[in-house]
Amino acid sequence: MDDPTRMLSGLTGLSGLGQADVGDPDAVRKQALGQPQQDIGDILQQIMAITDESLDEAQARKHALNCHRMKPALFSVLCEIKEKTVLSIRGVQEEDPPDPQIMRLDNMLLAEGVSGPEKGGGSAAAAAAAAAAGGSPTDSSIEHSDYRAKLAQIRQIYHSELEKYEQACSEFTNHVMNLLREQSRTRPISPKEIERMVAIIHRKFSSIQMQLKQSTCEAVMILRSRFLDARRKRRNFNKQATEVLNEYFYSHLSNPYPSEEAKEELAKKCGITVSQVSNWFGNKRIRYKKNIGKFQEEANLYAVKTAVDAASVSAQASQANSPATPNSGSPGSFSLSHTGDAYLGLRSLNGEALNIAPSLQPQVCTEEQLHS
DNA sequence: TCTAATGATTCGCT
DNA sequence: AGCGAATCATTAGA
Repeated sequence: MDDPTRMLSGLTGLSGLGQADVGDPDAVRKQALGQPQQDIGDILQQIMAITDESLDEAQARKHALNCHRMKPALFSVLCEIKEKTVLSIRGVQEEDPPDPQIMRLDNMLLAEGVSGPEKGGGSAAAAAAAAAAGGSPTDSSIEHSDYRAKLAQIRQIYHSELEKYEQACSEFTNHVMNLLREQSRTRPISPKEIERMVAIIHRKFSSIQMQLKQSTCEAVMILRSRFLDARRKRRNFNKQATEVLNEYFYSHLSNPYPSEEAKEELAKKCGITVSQVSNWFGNKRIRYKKNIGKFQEEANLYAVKTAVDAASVSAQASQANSPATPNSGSPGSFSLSHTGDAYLGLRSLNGEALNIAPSLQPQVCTEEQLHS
């Protein structure tokens, strides 16, 4: 295979073939025996010598070769040999299945409304984002349009880049095809080989396409995360909500773990979600525990508030000649009395001990209690 | 602009 | 699943 002359040894005497046999390599071979060998040798010599000649000479030589009556026969035989040797090795995994990664990217771009028909693909995602973040309708509609605008921008860039890519790909492919067609006049290049080359080019180009799709997906992901990540659009709870939560927390300090029902009620009162209530209590517990001293003032403040509320309820109750009911707080307060809880050192804001009936005092628990 | 406060998320544990 | 703990990201105030 290293030596082209040896490879072609069976083709000697091609010049003796008639035009009718030209298309049939087997017929060529059958008739080859006994024909003068120097004809093919001459042709090969001429081919080899082309590179050493000047452009004009080569051009003339090329033309002469192209016009040679044996050219089509030689061409087809050489193509066949090439097909059986080089290309059969190269083209083993020719039939490549669709790249799974490209398929994944395609699916994602389609789902996000970047590729495919332009409709509410992105708006659905935006709505989901708004819903997940629990934003108000006004907020979500503003962010909704913002999201859509940004997605449309990504879509536009994607399509224009894709167009550029396709144009470049087809231009390059055409260029290579023309080149190979042109070269096929002087060296054995079959249409099949040109096809293969086109496939190779497309494979190479598809990696560029993948990059484009990947970066588009990343852009969409970043955009989505901006709208989905509630941390980015955090709003402090309003004063009344914080007050309600704090009242509950400090009046249940010995066990600041609201039941599911209590959470629902708090959520309703504060105009927030149950999970927000859970978050708030989670944060509050840990932050209180970490620095009880810092929260002491706040604890006392709410203790007073709670006690005053309880006292007024109690007074109303006794005025109505009925016993005070535990856990029947006024609107906006929870579980005002905690029978059996120990008094753990309630102080006023300026540090003085408050004179509040133990049954009405909310508990300020120690770190150990919070742990238990 | 810096910093403390705060709501949300994540992770490991029970 | 619920919790504590650590952390992130944003807000609000100095």
